[in-house]
Amino acid sequence: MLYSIISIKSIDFWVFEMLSRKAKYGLLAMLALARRYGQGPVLIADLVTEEELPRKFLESILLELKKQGLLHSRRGRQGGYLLSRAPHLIFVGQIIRVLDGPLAPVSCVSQTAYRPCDECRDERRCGIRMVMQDVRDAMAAILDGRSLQDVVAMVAARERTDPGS
Amino acid sequence: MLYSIISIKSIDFWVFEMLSRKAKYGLLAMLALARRYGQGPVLIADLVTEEELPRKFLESILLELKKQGLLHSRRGRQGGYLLSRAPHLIFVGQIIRVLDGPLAPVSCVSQTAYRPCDECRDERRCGIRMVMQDVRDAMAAILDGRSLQDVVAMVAARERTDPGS
DNA sequence: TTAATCTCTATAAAGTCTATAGGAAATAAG
DNA sequence: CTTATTTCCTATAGACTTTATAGAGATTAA
Repeated sequence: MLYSIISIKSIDFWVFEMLSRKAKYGLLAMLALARRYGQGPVLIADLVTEEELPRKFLESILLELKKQGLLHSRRGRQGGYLLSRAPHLIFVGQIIRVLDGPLAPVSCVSQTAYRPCDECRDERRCGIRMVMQDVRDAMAAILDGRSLQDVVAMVAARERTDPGS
Repeated sequence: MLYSIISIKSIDFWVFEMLSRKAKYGLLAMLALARRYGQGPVLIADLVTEEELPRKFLESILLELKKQGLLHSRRGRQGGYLLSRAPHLIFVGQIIRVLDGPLAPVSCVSQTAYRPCDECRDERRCGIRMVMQDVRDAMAAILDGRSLQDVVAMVAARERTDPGS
């Protein structure tokens, strides 16, 4: 859970972000790699320039994605990063799970990292859990149903229907 | 974003919680008040005992819910808290928004607290945003579609179909 | 007047997020 | 086999959030 107070014209309000910067940067990089899939390794330096991301932070993010099997890499000259498989086989949900953890709003409804809540005394009769189970399932359906290829295609379609600035 | 490392049998893994303890405590208290709706004010002390919540923390939570119009209170003897309207008119999403902020996974898709992302250069062509818009809508549909009465009824139904310990 | 309650302000420990620094290891080219 | 390139690894740090607790103030009913 990440909060920040933004002050505009002396009005303070909360801004909530479920998705961390880490996950956003990771997704931006993965999408850039998806657009270049089949064209050989891409340098971190190029990703940093194109997507305007903090270099050192991105390095650690890509490393994590590599360790979890979503990326391959090569060191030295002609090195760089590439997707470990075709863009239609990598899903947004997989990337977010690697970088931000399980998709579940509470651990007791997680498929990938189940753990009972501390507060809960009778899980089967917990109303909060019943609602959050539905939320998790809905989120997972969307995030595990959108591949990098899908997202790239969505952006391309938008560009066609809404060109100009 | 709230993480904790849990160690069980020497295996460390991440546990992700989208819903803060604050929101959980608040929901538990609101559900308890929903079950007692129409029976006069309920003491903080009783909520603390029944739901096993930290008293001082709960005090500040209830105060916040009151200031946002979801609760009424009375001080002094015969005092306590009550729902400001009937349980079928208070929704889980309203409670979470008060305690944890907007439901949106990223601020640029929030209905109640829209703000462009720092990272985003062209919002209309942001693939992440397109996916997260769907996530927000799905979450909001669920959380704004479940009233306290609904949740209480779900738990009661579960109790009937699955009695015993 | 007193006891019971909610209300308010301040504070603090622990933990997370967002990076950055500096160098080690691997690879390709010449 | 040397050099330039590039990823990989470890350590560290500031800012911020979360989760509370303490202590006293304000209000109400009996």
